[in-house]
Amino acid sequence: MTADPETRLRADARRNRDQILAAARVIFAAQGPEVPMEEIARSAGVGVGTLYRRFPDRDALIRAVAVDNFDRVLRDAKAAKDQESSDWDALIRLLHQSMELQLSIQLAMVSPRALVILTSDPAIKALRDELLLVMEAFVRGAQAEGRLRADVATGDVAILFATVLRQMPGKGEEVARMATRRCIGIMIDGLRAADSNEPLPGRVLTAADLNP
Amino acid sequence: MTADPETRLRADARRNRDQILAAARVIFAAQGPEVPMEEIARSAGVGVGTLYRRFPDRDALIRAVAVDNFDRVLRDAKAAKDQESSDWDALIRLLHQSMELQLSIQLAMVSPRALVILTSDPAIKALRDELLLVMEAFVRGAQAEGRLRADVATGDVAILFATVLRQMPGKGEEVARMATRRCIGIMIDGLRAADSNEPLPGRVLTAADLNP
Amino acid sequence: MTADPETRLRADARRNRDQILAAARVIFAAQGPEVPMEEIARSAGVGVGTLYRRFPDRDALIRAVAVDNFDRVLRDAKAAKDQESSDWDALIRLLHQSMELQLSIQLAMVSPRALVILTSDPAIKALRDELLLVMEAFVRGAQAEGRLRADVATGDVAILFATVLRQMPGKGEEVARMATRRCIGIMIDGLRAADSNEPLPGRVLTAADLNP
Amino acid sequence: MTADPETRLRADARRNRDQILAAARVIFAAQGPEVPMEEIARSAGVGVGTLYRRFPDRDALIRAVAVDNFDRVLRDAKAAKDQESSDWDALIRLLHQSMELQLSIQLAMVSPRALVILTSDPAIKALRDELLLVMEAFVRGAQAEGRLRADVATGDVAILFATVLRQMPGKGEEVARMATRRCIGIMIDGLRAADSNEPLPGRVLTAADLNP
DNA sequence: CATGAATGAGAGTTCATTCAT
DNA sequence: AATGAATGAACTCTCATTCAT
Repeated sequence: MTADPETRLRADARRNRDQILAAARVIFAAQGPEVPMEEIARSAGVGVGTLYRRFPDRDALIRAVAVDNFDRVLRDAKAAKDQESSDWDALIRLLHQSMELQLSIQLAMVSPRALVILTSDPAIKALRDELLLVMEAFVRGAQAEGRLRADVATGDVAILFATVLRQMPGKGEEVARMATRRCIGIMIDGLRAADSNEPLPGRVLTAADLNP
Repeated sequence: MTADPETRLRADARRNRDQILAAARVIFAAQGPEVPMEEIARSAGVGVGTLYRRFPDRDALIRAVAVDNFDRVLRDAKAAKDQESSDWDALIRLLHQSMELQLSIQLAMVSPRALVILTSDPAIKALRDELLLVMEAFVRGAQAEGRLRADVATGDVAILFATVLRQMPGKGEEVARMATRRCIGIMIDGLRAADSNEPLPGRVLTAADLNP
Repeated sequence: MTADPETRLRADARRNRDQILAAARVIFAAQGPEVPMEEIARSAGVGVGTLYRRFPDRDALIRAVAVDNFDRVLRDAKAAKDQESSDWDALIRLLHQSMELQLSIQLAMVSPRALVILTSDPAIKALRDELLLVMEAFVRGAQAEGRLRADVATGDVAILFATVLRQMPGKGEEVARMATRRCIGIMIDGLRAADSNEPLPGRVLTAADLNP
Repeated sequence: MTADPETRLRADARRNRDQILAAARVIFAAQGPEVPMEEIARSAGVGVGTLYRRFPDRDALIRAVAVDNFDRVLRDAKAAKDQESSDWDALIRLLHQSMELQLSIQLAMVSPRALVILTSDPAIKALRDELLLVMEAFVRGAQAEGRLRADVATGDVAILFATVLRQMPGKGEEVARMATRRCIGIMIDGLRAADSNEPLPGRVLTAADLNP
């Protein structure tokens, strides 16, 4: 009754795998996905060989980090749905709360290379689609509640989301954190249904527009 | 009484320099600042030797591209100031109009490496400070006009600006372009002084907060 | 009064040893002696650890395969001696019959590395010397019978033997097999005492010339 | 009016290319085609980078050595045809004379890897086919002359040729050289039309049988 | 001056061998 | 005793930079 292959790993192997993933998450977030494999290994406290035994090449590692991240975000999204009383509130909570979870995947997406890797992986595509479905529900619901402006769709929100969550490199830790929170705040005010809003240019962007 | 060094270049050398810069701008925008020097040279139609004669190393090239870009943005900012009737309008125009000019420098900034290079160059720092001064005037003026929300400062606006102008990699050309315009639209509505706005978290970010 | 170490092995250990040897023989024959140890282990159905417990390093494994092979050839040579009515016939039979037995050792000898290993191992040297002695008897006898040309000695025959038994890589299985048999046939006709033979160049090569 | 790309190389580049090829020929012959690239470069008196600039990877180098070798053999074959008075003599001369030229290509062919590389290269295939054509003429002619046994065809001769020219690794330089010459001598006697010959087993092997 | 060849340090990856489970 | 995980040295290949032509 053993499920996914990860379960079959010996205890120590499992631990190493997790350490590598954690190290990669942090390092990718800080320096992008092109850092020397050796550095990731060292920071995970293992030899390169071990890293390569777990992840046959850099692409595999990037994919694994991405999957891990999508999992987390998805968990958050479901929690938001369950615990918030309105779709608008769930959307906002997701934006605010996922900030840190998203951090590394956002950075991973900054590299053209990573982009190619991720978009060509069916497992990741599936996770992404699942997330988009959840968001779509939030968007529709929040619009029905009259709180989200009507001239946007899931694609718009997702892009805004992705854009803002992309951390500014450099700057002190504290300023960076605050800047992100404030940007999100401004953006939320921009998303709010309000008489003062100008009509947006072009056409509504849907989830389908996010596919390459 | 020799003018700046660029002026002293022979016509063909000058042409080479410009071609290299143009090629680098395009390639940096498309693939980030880590592309092989040889590729840049080839795309500029010169040999690597020539590239290195003009720019002693990669950092020098990145700096030159950045300077070139800041120049353009600054020119735009001044035009906006001269031609628009209010500071709010100038700010909005700058946001919309600089979109394309900013494109390459934004991408250059995506690389942690480029960041370090740029922030440590006094010439670029000077250009950046000059730009911030202009923006500061816009921000103050627009708040005085009652059009820009009062709980933001130049730092907030600059960061938002930088965040949104960072292009989404992948996606079709058309969607990318539209997405950016719509994000800017939403952001502008978020920046607008309005009763519906929630107070922003943390403290106001000033131009000073942008220094590392 | 313990017999040789192999006898002391537990039944399962013994089985493992044999499987490894068999697998190595096949793989060395097919791909040369540089294949990853892991691949040999896998093909033998054991873990690498087990392989290394039995054979401390690659050289030991190569040596063991070689010993195993010399044993077989020697057995064949003795059978030929016992069962054939003349030395010439015994020699020919050995050439024809050993073809397949020799196959893997010949391939093993293709690698300069294997060569060094084998020639420096006293046990293998002993087996080889024993084989050369048997061949020497065949050669002398066949010459006394007037069937083997007189201007060759054991060294010549052994080298010819080794040369021809070295399988052509590539080619279909069937062609390869036939090519070897036909080459052997031509060689045998060349070895035959005949008036049409040209005198061979240089000097006769003896068994002693085979030592490095 | 510049012909092949090699002609376009700058004088120094050309010299380096030749040195690399010469070094590779010697080293491949002595140690097989798996030696570290660095060793080849060192032995050619250049840096690895230079080696890689000329030959993008090991396969390309192996191919180049093979082409170079086929060229030489082909030249020899044509000279033999022009200068010898009979096809039988031309064949024998080719066997004897090409001994050294063939040396490295034969060794290159010993590695399964090299085999794959070479057989998949159309340029090399063309050279090989050309050589086979020349040999076919020799074989037919020598049979018409009544000097070459009638029960062989080009495939048989080529394989014999290739087999014997494959140098024995190890052994002293002098013994190796002599052994090869004597093996060739024996083989030639085996090829000679003679009443004492036994009929060969199987069927005649033609040039077509040499294709994989 | 422009060019592109040469160099060599460094990154990615593999694999022999050791060792914890 | 068997297994397969971990290690790190060795090797391949790339590319920034220098230098001969």
